[in-house]
Parts: sequence; structure tokens; C-alpha cells
Amino acid sequence: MTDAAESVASSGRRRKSGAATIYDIAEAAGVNPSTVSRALNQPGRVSAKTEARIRAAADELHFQINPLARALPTGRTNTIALIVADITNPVVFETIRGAERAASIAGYTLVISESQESGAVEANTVERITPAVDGVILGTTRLPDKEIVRLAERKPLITLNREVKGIPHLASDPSHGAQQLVDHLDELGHRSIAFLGGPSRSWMSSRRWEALLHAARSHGIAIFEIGPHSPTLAGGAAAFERAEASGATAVVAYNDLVAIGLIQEATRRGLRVPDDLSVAGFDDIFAAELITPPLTTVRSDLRGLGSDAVRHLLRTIGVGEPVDGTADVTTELVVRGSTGTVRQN
Amino acid sequence: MTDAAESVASSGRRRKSGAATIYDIAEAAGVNPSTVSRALNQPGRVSAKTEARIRAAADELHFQINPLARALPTGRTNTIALIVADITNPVVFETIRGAERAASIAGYTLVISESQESGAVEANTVERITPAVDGVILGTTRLPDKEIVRLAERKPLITLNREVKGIPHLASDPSHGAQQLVDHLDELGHRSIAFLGGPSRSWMSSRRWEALLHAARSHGIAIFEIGPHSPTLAGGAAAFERAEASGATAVVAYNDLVAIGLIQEATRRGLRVPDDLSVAGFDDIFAAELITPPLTTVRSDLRGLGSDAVRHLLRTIGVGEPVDGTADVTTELVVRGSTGTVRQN
DNA sequence: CATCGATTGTCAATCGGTTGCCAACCAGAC
DNA sequence: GTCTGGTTGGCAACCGATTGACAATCGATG
Repeated sequence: MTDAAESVASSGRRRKSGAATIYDIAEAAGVNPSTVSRALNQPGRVSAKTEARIRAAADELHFQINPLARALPTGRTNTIALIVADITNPVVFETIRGAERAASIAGYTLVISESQESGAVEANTVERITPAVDGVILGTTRLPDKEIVRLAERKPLITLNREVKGIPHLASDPSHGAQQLVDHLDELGHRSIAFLGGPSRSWMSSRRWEALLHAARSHGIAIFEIGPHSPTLAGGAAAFERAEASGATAVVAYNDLVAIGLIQEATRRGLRVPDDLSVAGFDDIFAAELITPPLTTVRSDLRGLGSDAVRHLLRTIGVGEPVDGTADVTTELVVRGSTGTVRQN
Repeated sequence: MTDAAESVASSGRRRKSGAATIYDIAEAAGVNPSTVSRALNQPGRVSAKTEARIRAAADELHFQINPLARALPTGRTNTIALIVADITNPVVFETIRGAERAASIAGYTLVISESQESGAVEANTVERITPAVDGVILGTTRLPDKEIVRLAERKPLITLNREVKGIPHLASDPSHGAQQLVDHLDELGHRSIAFLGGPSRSWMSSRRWEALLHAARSHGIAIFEIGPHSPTLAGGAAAFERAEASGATAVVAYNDLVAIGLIQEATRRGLRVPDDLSVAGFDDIFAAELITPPLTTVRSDLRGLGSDAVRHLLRTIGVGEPVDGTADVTTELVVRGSTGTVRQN
């Protein structure tokens, strides 16, 4: 009887995968659990001697704090969520990487979730995740403004490449890279540029267009927009005829995928890039340097974007220096082989 | 005084971002909190009438269960972790996507973490994450066997492309794809194949080598391994001279990146692919179809790998049908332009 | 009309920490 | 030896759920 009772009691104690708790440490060190908690978290709150004893016991038992149990009373989960539309998008995963690193350095865990390009899935995911995180980054959101505002009332939130009134957001500012690109094309002798726009309501596409427009005007170079196009290889291929017909000697696509699609189609039709047509893109995705010819493109510091987003969020939560407003991430031209001097007729 | 006390009390109540708790619902519905819990989780445990009343109150208050609070007594977090060495690796992120989807469908959240190719970082991350998840997937681990075994004792764990005795693991089985590739090369007239191996202790590289070896022998085709090479473009470029010197008419690289590096170097040296040399890879990364010529490669069902891993893990946790052992994921040849008939001398 | 059995709801303990408040303790000053 | 002020450690409540044990309720039956 006694044995049975004892075994029940002990098995009850160590039910959870045998992980040591502060109670175990307290017992081993001969102090109260609260003292253990203080020794481990509030430097100086307990005497050096007891702290040493407690730490020794903690090591001994391979103590590892249970983040869930801690989160309950404090409300701090040390976790932030990053929601993206499509993980396989090269633009997205560099951002993920930056965010992951920044979070990791700060001792935070990053939860990544993919909304599969669907607003409904995204709403669902965010609902589910929000209560378990300290903040949310909407990487490529499909949510309506209203919804975003509502979420921001519950938890600190920041958007990337999406402007919603009253919500902090971060974006890459294409103006520097666009200016460099136009400078570059000007030097090569181009006097007329066609811009292949992205999806009609793409905020990014219009920002890039405006940056190019501004730069081109400052050079007195003609520029016009063709579009919209879907942001895919097929979109670029489909743009070919209109681009060629336009008579422009240089084509700038709103992203690399479209630029690559255009190059492939042009090559298929017997045009040589860059001899017959110069092509440039935006993003500098991994494949940009692998294709033939390698793509001249405007690179965004996506990793910086991701890490800045995390840092900003952490600051509003109270980790790191106080928040200093959001500063956009810069962009830079990467010259490769797809742009060249204008053919002399 | 009374007012002050009241305001303190109420602010104390709604301290946490105003989220409603089961206590609020209980009060609104005039029942005990435990009844609320049962009404929401144990179908039939409370009368239909009360349940309806409770659900109404829950909706009214926009109740959302606090996953942390639930996890504490149950030990279930509804979260699983996926640890990878490098998020930007194309092979990795398809796996991530598969895992994310499978998890999401099962109502689980996937936590992704990058170990930055470092065993120490990985060990650290795993330590930190383990107590807050129901299971762990080691995607591309650098941990020593001993450590993995130790982790597996604490939480359900599965490895991908890494065999550790006694630990469930999942891999893509290259044999089918390798067989198809050799069939294909045989048809094109190749009688001698060079294999560009990966890093010396790469488990994946040796599995692929063995699969090719087996297939080549069954065809009576000569095959030999050159290497090791680093799994990068540079690694492929560096392999060029030895590959050419070998006299093989076809080169199979252990992954696409190496294959692409080889093609680029060969092209730079004036060789034509596939006319002078056929090249193939493994993985079918995104860039494989973008390069010139597009790469013939053996594709793994990486998305399947990721989702299988999650499903397996969930089953051992007790979600879904009982566990049925691990079955490797299959591979398939994708023929593109980098392989061709042997040049007739 | 009393009793039985099944159904429904409540109590209270628990998960593993955190933290406000208080008491014990200590050393030094008087 | 007493008083003072600052440390140090303990008690107990609490975070928001879950759950075993039990009591109340209800309808049906003898």
C-alpha cells in the first residue's frame, strides 16, 4: 500500500519528461522556490553564497526553465511571429533569415508562418499565433487595413512593404538603387527605358516605378510603364512583344523573376541580351547571377529589412534601446552582364 | 477611495491586452470556469443548453483560448520545431514549406530555426526551444549522434537525411532517380560517368554515389568518383579540370549547385554543354531551369519530405493514425537541356 | 412517494514559474 | 546592550487554463 502510494506520488512528480523544476532545485539547495527564481533572474537580489549554491544545484539537475510556465505570469513569451505569403519566394526568405538572426541574438524565438497567398489563411494563422507571441511582423500581408489595425491593438505589430496609417512599417527604399541604375544606363548610352510593372495594386511596383521615373527625369531620359504583369517568369515572357515594340533600348522589370522571364523569351526569339536589348531587375535573387547573361539588378538589403523589423519590434516591447522611428532600408545597384552599351545603328 | 480601489482592481483584471478568459465567460454565462472549459473541449460533457449559452458568451467576448495557459497543465503546446542549418538553401526551404503546410493542417504551429551551420548554435537553439514544443525535426543537423540520442529522450524527435541508431529518420531515396538518370545517359550513348562528390562526410553524397554506382553497374557503364568538393558554385568550378581530364562524357554532380558551377566553368573555358559534355545534378533547385542550358537533374520530393516528417512526428505524439514506420521519399529524373547525345568523333 | 442511476455542474488542486509583502537577520552606531 | 537601517529569504497569491472527485439535480421506476 505504502509502496504503491509512493510510486504514484513519485511518478506524479516526474510526469513531465523528468525535467527539473525550480522546486527540485529549491529542495536540493534547501531554500524556497521563490529564492531560486530570484537567484536565477534578479542579479544581486540574493546573497552571493546562496546564489552559488542554487546555481550549483541547477547545473547538477540540468535545470532548464520552462518558458511556458514563465510566460504565464509575466505575459512575456520571448517569441515573435513572422507571417509571409510564400516561403519559397527568394525575396521572402532572405528577410526571414535576417529576422531569424536578429531574434536569435536577442534571445527570442521566431515563429514563421506561411499564409499561402490567402488572406483567409493569414487571418486564421494570425489569430492562432497572436496570443502566444510578444509581437507580430507581417511580411507580405494580404489582410485589409482594418484588420491590421485591429491586430495592432492587441499586440505590437509591424508591416513590411505595406503602408497602413498609424502602423509602424518598414520597406526598402528603391530610390538610391534606381538612381544608380539610371546613371548606369545613361552612361551606356540609353535614352529610352521601358518599365515592366508588377501586379496592378502592388505597392512595391509603384514605389519602384516612381523612383525610376524620378531618376530618369533628372537625366532627361524617356521612360514609360508597361503592365501590369504577374510577378513570374511567364509574366516576363508575356511582356516581351510589348517591350520590343516600344522601341526602348533598355527594359527594367519590377523584379528579377520578370526580368529573367523576359531575357529567356528574348533569347528564344533570337535577340541577344545585352547587345540588342539591355535588361535589369530588382531584388537580386539567388538565380540572378546564375543565368546567362547574369542579371544586372537593384539589390535590397533584405536581410537588413528582416533584422530591422525584429529590432524595431523588440524595442517597442522594451528590449534594446528605445524606439527611434522606422528608417527604410537602402538599395544598391549590382552590375552584371545583362546591361550593355546601346547598339549603334 | 472606493473608486481608486475599484479602478486598481479592474485594471488588474484586464491587465493582459484585454483578452477574455474562461473566467469572464463563466461569469457572463453564470457557470463555473471549469464548466466553460468542458463545454469548449469535451463535446457532450455538458448539456446542450448550457453549452449554447457558454458558446454565445464566448463569441460575445471574442474569447480566444490562451495557448500558454493551456499548455501548462496539459503539457501540449501544439507546436513543433524544425531546425535547419541554412534557411536560404533551396533544398531546405522546400522542406520547410512542406512541413509548414502539414503542421498547419493539423492545427499545429511550426517554429523554424536556423543553426547557421554551427553545431554550437544548433545545440543552443534546440535546448532553448525543446521545452516549448511537442516534438522536434532536425532538418540538417550538425549535432553528434550522442547529443541527438539525448534529445530524443526528452521529446519526440525525427531527423531528415541523417541516420542515427534508434532514432526515427526520413530521407529521400536517390535510387529511383539515379536509375532513371543512368538509363537516360545510357540511351544517349554515354559509357563513362564521373561523379562529383560533396563534402567528405556528407551522408547524402555517399547515398547518391552508391545509387549511381549500383545503376551504372547494372548497365555496364564505367563510373568513378571525384572529390570531395564543397557544395557550392565554386566547388563545381574547381572540379572542372579533373572532370575534363577524366575523359568521361557525362558528369553527375552530387547537387545542382555544384553542377551549375561546373557548367559555368566549362562554358567559360569554351566547352559546350551538352554537345561536348553532359552534366546533371541532384535536387532540382529553383535556379536549375533558369540557367543555360537548363539543368537535367534528379528531383527529390522535398515538400513531401517535410510534410511526412511532420505527420510522422504528430503520429508519435498521438495525432492522426498510429505510426507505421518511416518510409523514404522517392526521387525522379527531370530531363532538361544539359544532357545530350555523345559527340561522335 | 421513495429510491436509484445517470447526467450535469462545482470544488479545489495542479501545471511551473513570478512577485508583492513581510519577517527574520545582520552589522554597525550609539 | 539596544536601536536602526538595509539585506536576505519565505509565504502566499496569481497567471489561465485542465481535470479528478464529488455533489446536486433530474427523470424514471418500482
